[in-house]
Amino acid sequence: MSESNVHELLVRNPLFAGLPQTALDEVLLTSKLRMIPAKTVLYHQGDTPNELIALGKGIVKVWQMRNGGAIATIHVLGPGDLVGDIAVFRHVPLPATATAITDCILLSWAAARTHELIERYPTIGANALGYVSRRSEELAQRLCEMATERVEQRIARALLRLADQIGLAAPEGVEIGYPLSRQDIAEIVGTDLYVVSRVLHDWAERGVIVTGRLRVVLCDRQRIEQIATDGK
Amino acid sequence: MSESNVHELLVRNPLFAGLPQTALDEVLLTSKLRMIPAKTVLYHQGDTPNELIALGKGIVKVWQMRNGGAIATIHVLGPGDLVGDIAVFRHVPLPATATAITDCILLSWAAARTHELIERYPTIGANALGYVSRRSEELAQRLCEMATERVEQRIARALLRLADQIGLAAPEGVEIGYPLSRQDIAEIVGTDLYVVSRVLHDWAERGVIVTGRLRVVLCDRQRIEQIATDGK
DNA sequence: CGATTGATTGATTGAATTCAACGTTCGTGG
DNA sequence: CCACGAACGTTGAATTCAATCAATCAATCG
Repeated sequence: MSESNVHELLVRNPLFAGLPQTALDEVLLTSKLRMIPAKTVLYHQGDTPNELIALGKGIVKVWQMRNGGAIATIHVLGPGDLVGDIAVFRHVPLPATATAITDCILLSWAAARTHELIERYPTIGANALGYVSRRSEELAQRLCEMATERVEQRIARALLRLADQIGLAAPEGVEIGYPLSRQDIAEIVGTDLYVVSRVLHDWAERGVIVTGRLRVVLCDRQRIEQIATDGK
Repeated sequence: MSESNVHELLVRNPLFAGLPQTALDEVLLTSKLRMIPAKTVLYHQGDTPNELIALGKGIVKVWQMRNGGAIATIHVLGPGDLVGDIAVFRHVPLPATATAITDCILLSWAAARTHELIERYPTIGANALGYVSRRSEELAQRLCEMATERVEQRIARALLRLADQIGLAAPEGVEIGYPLSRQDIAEIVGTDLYVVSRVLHDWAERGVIVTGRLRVVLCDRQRIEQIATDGK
């Protein structure tokens, strides 16, 4: 990957918005670039956070293995997102495991370097605050949904979020841009693959979505939004 | 309230840790102090955030009224916590409503002033980043619990969190330090008051807690922790 | 072409919600 | 000071939604 492309990734990252060129250069100099194949584990739950990672390309899943063996997916991250940010900012062990879903391009900075950069360039700190705040609000929103809504409704919301975040234009509508199984969806909304299978099958019959192996395409977005908000 | 007591509230707030005296003085000068009675609404969901509030004393509940009329409690905040922080930092409308549960003492800064302070004193920005990160991690944790655990388990976790945060020493054990109904607990863990009633009654019979009208005292913390983690 | 992974579908079970009724505590105003 | 209403709490029964179990089918990949 060429120097200019790396630079491209950098300026696109919300963390570095509004930075002067000199600062960007310094940020770039202290960064580490790497590419990893799908299924690579970026870090494990409990690890000490030694770097802040900015996702340049690809999809990363952040998840927890729970006591009874169940898995809960906390985040599905795409290009521009930060990985391990909370733990780096808090100086505490990583609360979850991060796995690459697709091949990824990562930019990273050592934890100590991250704090130095924030100190030297308050703009980065302000951007980080905005970014963490945005994710925090999303978590609060999902918590409320989990507390008050039925499974079908939560599946609708999950698919809408994924579509907005990493959706691709497809002939039939908007396609989720990575291989997504029933199990994956179940781990996002807090249910099991059987319920997801039944719901998707039902929607497919009614023409709301098109679905195949590891694939979901939203056709009738209106309808899905209605299910997400009304639950009907 | 005397000048020195206000100063006391300020230095205790995690947002202003590590600030030099001159900075603290400026922060103090631009702050507004007010006391509000229980049941006061600090702001409504959808309002424009015009101030950052630091809770000096009292309990504030942050909640959302959901579509079907159900209520979801997002946060129960105590002394030292920030209220409306996310919306101020993000420059977006307040995503939830904040209500004083007890009489409260508040310190606040106009939103614009808040941003100025962060800009002038990067330490405040760093503290804010740490604070928001901590809350974000707690939300992620609760999301996972909501996705994978049973109601009884979630009630146990909720009570443990409340005890740690605003618990008071009582003869029988640790008492939740504000009037807490079955309905309140239900809105925190995402269930209804009937289930909560049955669970608490069961625990009381087994001597794990003592409970009365608007009152919960944790007696056997070990046991509750076991229920929280094992679910058994 | 077998083996593996993902998806479907029916049957069963169980947890939690909902509905209904009643008991208790507390505050307030007659 | 008592009576009453309002808010809180309990409890049983019925119902529903979702989790679990089991079996089969389909697609993908070495």
